[in-house]
Amino acid sequence: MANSDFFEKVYAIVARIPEGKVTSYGAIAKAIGSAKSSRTVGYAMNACVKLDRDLPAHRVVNRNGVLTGKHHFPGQDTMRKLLEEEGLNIENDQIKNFKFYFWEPPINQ
DNA sequence: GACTTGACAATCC
DNA sequence: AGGATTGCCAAGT
Repeated sequence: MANSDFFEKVYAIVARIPEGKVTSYGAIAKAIGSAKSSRTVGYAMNACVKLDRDLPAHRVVNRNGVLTGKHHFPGQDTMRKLLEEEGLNIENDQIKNFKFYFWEPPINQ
């Protein structure tokens, strides 16, 4: 408990997101065990940037597949660019075929 | 130390 | 169908 277990779990899952795949805050929260703490997941992402973590936060979007947090990246189009580089198609800040690219985090960890 | 905010999501009118 | 409310957890004010 040096750091909140919540954050650690979030980071552990985000770090395991395969390249070219995406997941949602809610899915991560659910995998952790607190499906309703999706807000905190987002907060963890914001914190992860400040902590200089090497997490693919750009692979985490809201449940609609919308790049809600793109504004938090260094450059408003950084998130979209990163995702496109991984083979995803973004339209109007929303991931196309989101369902197809969706990656379900490991529930038991 | 209490209140507000925040990269969300599910539920209730 | 869509706006409003609640839940959850951490950090900032």
